[in-house]
Amino acid sequence: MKKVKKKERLELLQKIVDEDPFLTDEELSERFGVSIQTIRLDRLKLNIPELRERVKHVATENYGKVRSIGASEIVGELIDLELNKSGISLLQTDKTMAFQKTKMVMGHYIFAMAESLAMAVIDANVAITGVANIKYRVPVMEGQKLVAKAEVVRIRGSEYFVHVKINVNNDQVFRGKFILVAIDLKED
Amino acid sequence: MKKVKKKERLELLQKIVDEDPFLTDEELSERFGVSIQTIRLDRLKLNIPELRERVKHVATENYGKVRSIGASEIVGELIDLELNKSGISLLQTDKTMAFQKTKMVMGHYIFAMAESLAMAVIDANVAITGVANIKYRVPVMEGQKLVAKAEVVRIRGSEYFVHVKINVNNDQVFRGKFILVAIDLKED
DNA sequence: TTTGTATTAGTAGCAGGTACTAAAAATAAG
DNA sequence: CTTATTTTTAGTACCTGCTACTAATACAAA
Repeated sequence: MKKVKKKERLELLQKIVDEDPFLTDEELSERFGVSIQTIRLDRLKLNIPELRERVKHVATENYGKVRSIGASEIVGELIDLELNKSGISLLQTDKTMAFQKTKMVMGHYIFAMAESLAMAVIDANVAITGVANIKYRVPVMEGQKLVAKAEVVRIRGSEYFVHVKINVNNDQVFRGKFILVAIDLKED
Repeated sequence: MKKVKKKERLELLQKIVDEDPFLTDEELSERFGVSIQTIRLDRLKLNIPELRERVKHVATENYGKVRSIGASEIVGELIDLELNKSGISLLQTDKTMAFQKTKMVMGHYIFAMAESLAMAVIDANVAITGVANIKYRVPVMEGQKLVAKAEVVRIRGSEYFVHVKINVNNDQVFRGKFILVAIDLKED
């Protein structure tokens, strides 16, 4: 509908497709008031793949991403583990984990990292029943690399007490004590 | 390749497609050692849409989902809010939030719900600096609906103390006290 | 007017299907 | 063993959203 010259159109096209990857060439051509062929040429020039490829890309990408704070059982990369004793994990933060305005990493990512490491060091099916003394000492900014260290400080029957500390460049940004309880899974 | 009867094949097909939505009918037919037509009939019977629809579904679903525990600023649905006083949010849990083995909802979802509600009730740019007295009293099972209630109990300068309780059917499953600090954003 | 770029039109072919018809094969029932 | 019924294959026409290619047309500056 709008009459814009090629250059503007190319920029706009890139932006529109980035924002909404679910548009067909036909819909795009209507949006720009040009022919389908022109849109195809534009995509070619901009190296924008066809709709189906774009959709597939979004699907596969998020398929992995949801698992990374969703279905995955450990947030971060486990780099050292001594069962029932200690463990270390790494997490590279990025903009998807941060508030857009403040660029600060959302607390629940840090918490998830700590919690999942605490559960990983215990050699059993466990449930978290209590957490104490959590302190976020410095806000974590997007892009910073987190190092979490967990230590099992006490085991009392089926109860485990785990301390987790998270650092950025040797500065502690988080600490917390987790109480975990081993559970049976007989009814399965 | 395997010779299984129809009924088994239907169950297996459902499971395989659920696990990996990116398989064409042709690939599926090879996997089962039957013709493409048979796979089509099976999909019809099971109401499984075609590959492209499945991929699109994954793409659009996760397009939203990543925002819901990723970029979104509130986990759950905010249903009531009195700024600097109180707030209520709802979260319908599902299998993607739970451990596969135990069907228990992962703690960081519960924590994320509480934390984001705590931040939402404060009318400022805030950072969490401390959390205390967290108790998970009963494990939450997938499918249960969580109701979070937050209450601002004290404001001291730029510090806010917020209590959050989460219930399932009037049974408390979580409680925690959050300490938040308002921050300036001059350098933006 | 010529030259060049931008745009549009049109065709063949592809992947991964739907929707339909029909035949062949396997299984169950009499 | 022979029907009857179910299950599986085969085959065709058509669909969407393209790619890849050729050719014609519009617009603009030299």
